[in-house]
Amino acid sequence: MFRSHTCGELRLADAGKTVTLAGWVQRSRKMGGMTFVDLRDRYGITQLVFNTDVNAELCEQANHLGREYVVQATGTVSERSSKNANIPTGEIEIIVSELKVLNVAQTPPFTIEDNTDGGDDLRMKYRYLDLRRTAVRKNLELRHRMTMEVRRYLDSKGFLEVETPMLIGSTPEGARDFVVPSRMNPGQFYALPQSPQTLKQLLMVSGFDRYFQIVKCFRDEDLRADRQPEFTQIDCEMSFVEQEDIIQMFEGMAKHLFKELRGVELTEPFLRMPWADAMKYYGSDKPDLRFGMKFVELMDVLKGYGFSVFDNAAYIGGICAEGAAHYTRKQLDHLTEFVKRPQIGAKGMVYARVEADGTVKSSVDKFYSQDVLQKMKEAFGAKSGDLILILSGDDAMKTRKQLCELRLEMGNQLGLRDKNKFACLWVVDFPMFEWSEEEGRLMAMHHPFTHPKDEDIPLLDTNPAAVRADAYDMVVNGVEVGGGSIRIHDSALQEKMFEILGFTPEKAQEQFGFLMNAFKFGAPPHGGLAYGLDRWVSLFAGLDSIRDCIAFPKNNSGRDVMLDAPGCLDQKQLDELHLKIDIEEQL
RNA sequence: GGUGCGUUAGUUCAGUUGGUUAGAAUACAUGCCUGUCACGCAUGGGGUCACGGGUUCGAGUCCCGUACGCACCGCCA
Repeated sequence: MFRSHTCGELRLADAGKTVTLAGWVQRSRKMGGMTFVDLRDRYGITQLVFNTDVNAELCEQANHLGREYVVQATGTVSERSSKNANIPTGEIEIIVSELKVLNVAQTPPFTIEDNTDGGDDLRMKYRYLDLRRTAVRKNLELRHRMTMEVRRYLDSKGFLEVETPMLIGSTPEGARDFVVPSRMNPGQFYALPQSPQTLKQLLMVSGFDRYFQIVKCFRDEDLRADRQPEFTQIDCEMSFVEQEDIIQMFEGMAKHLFKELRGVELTEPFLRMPWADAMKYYGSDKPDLRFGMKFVELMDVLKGYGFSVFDNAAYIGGICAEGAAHYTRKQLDHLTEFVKRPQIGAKGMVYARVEADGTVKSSVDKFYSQDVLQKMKEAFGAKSGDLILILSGDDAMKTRKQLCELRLEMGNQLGLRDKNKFACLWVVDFPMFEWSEEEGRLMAMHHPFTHPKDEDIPLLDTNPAAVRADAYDMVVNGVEVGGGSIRIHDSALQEKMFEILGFTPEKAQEQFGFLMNAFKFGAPPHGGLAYGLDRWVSLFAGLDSIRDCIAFPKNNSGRDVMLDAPGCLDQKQLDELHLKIDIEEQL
């Protein structure tokens, strides 16, 4: 027997017991005749005590334990003479009678502590050491609890977990695929799924009317703090449902997760916001509704008074930051610089303070009378002490996106984006298509299997850009945590969709023939949703990056710095796969 | 593909106007210390200032390029 207890479970009530613990040496403190060793495992820390008066040889042995040595200690649980209220085992210690070093350890390159001295890069290179730290371990524990709760909820609703293949065919529409060469089919490639989308639809054709899978998805696109090339989806699909059924089911799941994992009871139905409103009032399809500052359009109020910037603008809009009139000239200049950064691209910013007496003092006073400024104040519903910030531009959508950045920045500066506060909503009625400059054609905004809104189907022939879809995203605190749609289950409509997307009938048949054929054999109406597991965990754990809840994540360049992957293949492997490398140098 | 910031001791960082032997904290090693728990005290070892080029009498410091890291834009059906 290696151990009788873990390092986190002994309490004062256990005093007098003889126990054996095993774990890693967190730290040791030599006090002359006494030595204290903090022994750590994933359950906690227990203090071991050695005393020269009791056993000089053992104490000498303890003095030579290095950090992260793996040791086994047997001894008696004893009440401490000076207790440590900071740890659960702080009332007891182990008076050690036997000590065995199970393995020695090199000094780790960074300290294995909550506030480690290690930088991100180093921690990723030695991720197996980083994972010993409580902070990172807790994130993986939360992740585990979340998948358990997801399975519990969906199982209780009759969902069946079905695995779908990782080696499938490439579909150039959408994100770039990771591809895998096939040795047995020379010159041919599998692709890793961007999502099990078509496979779960086929499962609906098969009659598995409630399916789910907690599944890895792969997208060969550039990374971000919230985007990894492989990530995990909670992928779900249902048959014989309308949009409302799916929203109810998965809003229920979201509430279940909030309750079980955060102790947050959400009783009200989540807000629903049409995509067009989200764009108009927040400049984003994933607005952060933890705070207000809804956009107000001012074209009618501020045009025609000789201020050429506004007179010539197609769009003038602003936000009202409650109680921010104390902003100094310097702070406002910083905000102006912020919106003028190339990544945001505004030309300038107009501001106005509502003074204590109710008058409005703006940066464009010479163009506007107090009467007009009061009308503007009313448009915002602003009151004394508020600060109004206004952007304008030729392109309404572009200006709204700039205003969105400004709004989020103000939310940050005013401390309105509290990580312990949650604002959930459904964004609904997404457009079916968006125009791609790069491709010179319409692209599916969600994906090509999305069902258009019934009332918009006639527009497919006349004005496809105006067609809305039965597609919905769940947004929490400005993060898209999931999304889905009602799918097309009619092969003729699916063919039409591919036609609008610029597929020739032959190409559509070649790439998605299996799906359209399946639809001819009795496909039920169906739809579904996928939640991003990594993002949910990050949201609940208050993390800045999904990397922190992934055991072995990739870095910004898509590399695993611990495994040093990806790497080159040797010539034998390349030959076997009939691959030739077409670059000058290989390192 | 692009923008910004960064790269100095094992680690996290400081390093002034370009000027003598590149510092701190921490970690590590050794010694002292019998109730510590971020123990304390003392001593010590530890540097290709990312790499390549340039400017200069002289470069950690200024310039150019490259590599790597982080954040972001594009991209992510």
